[in-house]
Amino acid sequence: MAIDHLDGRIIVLLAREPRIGVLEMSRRLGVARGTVQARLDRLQSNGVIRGFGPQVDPAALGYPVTAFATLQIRQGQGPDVRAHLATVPEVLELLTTTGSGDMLCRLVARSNADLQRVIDRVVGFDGIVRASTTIVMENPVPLRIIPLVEQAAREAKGTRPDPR
Amino acid sequence: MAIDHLDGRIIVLLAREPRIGVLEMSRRLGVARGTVQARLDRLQSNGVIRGFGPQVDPAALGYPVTAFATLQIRQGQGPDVRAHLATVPEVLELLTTTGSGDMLCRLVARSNADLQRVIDRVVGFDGIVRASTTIVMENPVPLRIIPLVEQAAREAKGTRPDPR
DNA sequence: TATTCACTGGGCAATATGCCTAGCAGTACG
DNA sequence: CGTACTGCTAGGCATATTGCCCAGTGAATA
Repeated sequence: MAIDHLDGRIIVLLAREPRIGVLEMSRRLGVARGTVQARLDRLQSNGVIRGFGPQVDPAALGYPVTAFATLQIRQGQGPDVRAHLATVPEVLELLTTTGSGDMLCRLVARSNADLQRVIDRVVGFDGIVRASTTIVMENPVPLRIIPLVEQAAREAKGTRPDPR
Repeated sequence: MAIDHLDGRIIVLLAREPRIGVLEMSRRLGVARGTVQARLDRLQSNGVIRGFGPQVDPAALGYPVTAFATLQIRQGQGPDVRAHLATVPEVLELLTTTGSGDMLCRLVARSNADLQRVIDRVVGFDGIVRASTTIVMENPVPLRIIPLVEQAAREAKGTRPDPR
């Protein structure tokens, strides 16, 4: 659950050079290959590292418009709405939230005009009472994890702060 | 920019079994190794595939609470606010948006109580006028890309729909 | 028709992997 | 105090994969 400093360095190294092998990692980190191997196995079975899936850019795929939709759901329709939204490819993520909305939905579309089509498809479902949409203009901080990993590793107890 | 059917199959295969090698992929897809290699290179230089960074679960790192903060920024303070937020490890993502808020900010924290600390740090900056926060409860559809890739590949012109 | 392009199928040396052993230090526990 | 136990190091070894090369083929294009 908690990661130590070496774990942190492994994750950061992996984030910076994803195609690196275990052997090369062990060289860079100055530890034995078996150690890196064991750490990686542990991090994965821990669930800290969920996987190494390719990070696909929707914009490069022809979907340059990103938006967030806040949905209000009719009582008890939650599960149905989830199932509905899961069938829409343009729905990249769905979260249930506190506050005035009930769900937050990350969307992409081919254009602003196409976004209308996507939203129509999203809200064209009985359980959805109301939807309000916000278009994303810029992404000054793209989804990142390294700073958090570094902080988590720094806070690890009993680990020297990167001797090399 | 546009991907064809084989590209789609490569991405999907890679998403399902990230540790798979090029050779094994070529076997599964029934094409020559060099073809897969060339497609992968092209997808990466295209920017369709940004990378293969490890997908780290913040919850497993000790940050099980996710929240979204909508920020209102004082005129002209945008760049400063961005720089400020970039220094906060708990800020996983920052987007500028249309609508009543100016920025949307994805946060994680160690607990609901800890979220207060994070928010204080986030809004403890001069350019931020107001912040409203929504806590994420569930994540029925985790960030995904496969359905979109499949749709993009399906819409590709002149490609047979997966003969095998 | 000639050219270009993507793909095939193969060959090669260099490298990495998975799996193993053995030794060693630190730590927890009886 | 002695005894596991754990995590790390260091190395060996067979197998698999990689990166890089080539020549040939078919289809689209100039």
